[in-house]
Amino acid sequence: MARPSTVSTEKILEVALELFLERGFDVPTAEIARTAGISEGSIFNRFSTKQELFIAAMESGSPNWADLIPSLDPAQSVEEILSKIMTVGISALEQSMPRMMLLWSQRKAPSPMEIHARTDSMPRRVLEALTTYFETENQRGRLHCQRPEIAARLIMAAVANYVFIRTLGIQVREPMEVHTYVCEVIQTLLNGMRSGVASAEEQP
Amino acid sequence: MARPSTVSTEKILEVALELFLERGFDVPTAEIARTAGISEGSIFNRFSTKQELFIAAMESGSPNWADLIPSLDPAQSVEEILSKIMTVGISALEQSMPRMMLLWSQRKAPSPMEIHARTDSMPRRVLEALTTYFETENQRGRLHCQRPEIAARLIMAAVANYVFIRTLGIQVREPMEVHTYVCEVIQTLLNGMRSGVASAEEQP
Amino acid sequence: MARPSTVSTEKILEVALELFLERGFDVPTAEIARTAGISEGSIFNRFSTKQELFIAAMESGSPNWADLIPSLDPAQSVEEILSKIMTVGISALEQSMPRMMLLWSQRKAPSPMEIHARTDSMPRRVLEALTTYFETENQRGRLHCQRPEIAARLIMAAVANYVFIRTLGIQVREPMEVHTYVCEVIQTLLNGMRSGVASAEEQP
Amino acid sequence: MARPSTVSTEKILEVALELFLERGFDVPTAEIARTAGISEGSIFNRFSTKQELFIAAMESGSPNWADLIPSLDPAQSVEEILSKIMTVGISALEQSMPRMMLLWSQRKAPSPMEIHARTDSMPRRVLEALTTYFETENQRGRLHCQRPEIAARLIMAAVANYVFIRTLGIQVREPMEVHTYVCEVIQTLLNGMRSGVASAEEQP
DNA sequence: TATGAATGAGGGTTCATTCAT
DNA sequence: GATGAATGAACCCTCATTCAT
Repeated sequence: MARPSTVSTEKILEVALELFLERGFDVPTAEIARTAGISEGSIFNRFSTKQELFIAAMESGSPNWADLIPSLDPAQSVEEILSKIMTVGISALEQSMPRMMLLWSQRKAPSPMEIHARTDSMPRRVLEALTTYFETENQRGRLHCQRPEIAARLIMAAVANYVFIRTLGIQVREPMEVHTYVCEVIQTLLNGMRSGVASAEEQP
Repeated sequence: MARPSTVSTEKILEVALELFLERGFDVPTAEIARTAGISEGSIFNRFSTKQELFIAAMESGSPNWADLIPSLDPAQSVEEILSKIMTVGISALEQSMPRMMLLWSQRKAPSPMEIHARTDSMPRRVLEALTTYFETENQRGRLHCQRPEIAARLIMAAVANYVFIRTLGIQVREPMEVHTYVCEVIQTLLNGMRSGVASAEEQP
Repeated sequence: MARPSTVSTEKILEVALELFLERGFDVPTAEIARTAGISEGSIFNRFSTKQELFIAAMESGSPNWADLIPSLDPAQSVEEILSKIMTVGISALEQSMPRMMLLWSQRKAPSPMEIHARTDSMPRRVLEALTTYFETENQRGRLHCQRPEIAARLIMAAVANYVFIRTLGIQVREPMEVHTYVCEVIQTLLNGMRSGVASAEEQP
Repeated sequence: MARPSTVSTEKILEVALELFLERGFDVPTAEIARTAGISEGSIFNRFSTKQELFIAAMESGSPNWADLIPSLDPAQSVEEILSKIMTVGISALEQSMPRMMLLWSQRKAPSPMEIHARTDSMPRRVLEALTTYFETENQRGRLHCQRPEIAARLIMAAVANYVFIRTLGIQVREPMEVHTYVCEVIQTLLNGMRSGVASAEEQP
């Protein structure tokens, strides 16, 4: 009966993820081991390669955006539902976007295509869920989207761009709170740019 | 009076940019030198550090998206103008997004904040130009955007997301041509999701 | 539990010391490693820097001059005692003077002041011991030194100068044996230049 | 008629000497050139090698201790003459000792033996002059040195050791002023350690 | 299975020296 | 003669990976 690992693999991944996100791929394995409280050798007993550890860390514990969407209460207004979707999406992407960018920048790693091409990749599942949602709203008559997948992509784009801007640290005109951004985007998407209709909550 | 330079700095940057984009920061300086046709020492005569070379390469010859916007013919329809803006934006971002991501992933480099915080950074100038454009359309009465900067961000988001998806190699439902994507996005943004109005070209 | 060290740190220091003394600081670490029979990397596992190795080597196994002095048999004549002190001092300094000079010439190393300022540095301890010795002889009435520390410095100076001349390879009138030099110096110091008293062994 | 050098060779040596003394042999030739206000190439037009420049710099403008000795007024007291000799010696050595040590530590340079073996080397000429001086005093009956060259070496030793201690930054019991040191040493040397005679100036 | 010393390939960087102008 | 760009040989150091205990 072998002595159990002193440190769980999850703990290692957690530590590795944090260090990789903070300092990039170039963190020495020695430091990861030291921080996790195990020896360098033990890392290579569980991951045969640093690359393997890196990828496992990048994929570990990714928050789930896609699963939220079908679970929302259809009784809520479109605005409420979309607002929920975007807010959760922003916080989910805030964690996974740095990972995607790191993975991509590591060309030695298996091409990101291979990773994201998997049918269960997060962005794909999100797009599926969003498209389905808009189709449903079309059927319910609450929306009349010409092309549901374009609507889905616009929502995703708005979410991703917000995070992208923040991740890269790009300065825009004025910093905008998540809530404000979300509301304004929804109004614009729902009413279009031609309408000039005031925001829903501002309407009498 | 001294021996003339045999290889221009531009040539070096060009070679470096290509190699960095292809293989990431880890390309040996020796290989960059060899490819450029000079000795490794000569590289360090011009760039005191590999980081310096890297950043210079990332910033070299960035295509200019922002300058296009004010130069467009205002006689064209809103659809035509936005289509032009997005199309050019997509091709410009296709070049600069990998650079941004590489820069970001190199934490040793001066924080990307410092780079993008500069008031003349590309994303910032684009947002300025787009916002101004929507303000103008509002004044001309061709659009009624609640908040011009939100419209601007949505356009930028749609462009960036298209490139982002492609750069990362994420598979969506079905690949979509640039032209199709642009047209559909514009229709949706102009008319809103509530309208269900047919695309312009589909209208009788 | 881990793989045991194959080469002791002492062995490394010994090899490094020899090479440094022979060829100066510029011996490649690769050569030191090869000579010691280990890989270059192993050197840097024990000394984080070449400087660190250098200093450790310079300080390793320094022969102890100071400790000899209090241990001498007080029954011996002053001449015998001083002769012993100087002879041992010369052989001790012959080893440490090159090290001091090398250390000094390496300005990157922690300033020699920091090293020699330590209260336990060899020259300092020697001066202490010598001064105490002369004070004792004063009390016993065998000597009447005006200022014991001046006597101490003169002994030290005579020793150091002999070694200095030899280390630098300076040619003097005629080479002089250690024994002769020591005896003559002692006679001169004891009797002074005014006396003209013949050397002890020449006295009837 | 060739264009005259814009910077004299003396100026180059002066600059090089200062930099070498401050930072050791490892100062880049590029920096020496820059500091001297000429191009790097010009240095190699005058000195075919860095070693050559180094040696030339180390030997340039050495102050002359030896020539002082025969020129002293014989009417002065022995104490006055010796005091003068030592004081000048200390200030002369303070400049040349660092150079000797640097030269020695550069093993690539022609062995210091070759340099100091030359019959006109400074230490040798000083020893000659001092020995001659003591012989003269013996003949005049003012001193009765057993062996004049031992007396000479003791004076030289006392001077060298004072500078040595200071150059290396060694901390002794208490810092001692040059004047005090010189006077005390002379008294001890003249009267010997057995005498206990008070210093000359303290005698009634 | 955990450990950590050993390894060795490789990379960035420096710098004396050369040489075309 | 003066210049300074080019050169290329080294060198220090890092770090993933191996392996004896």
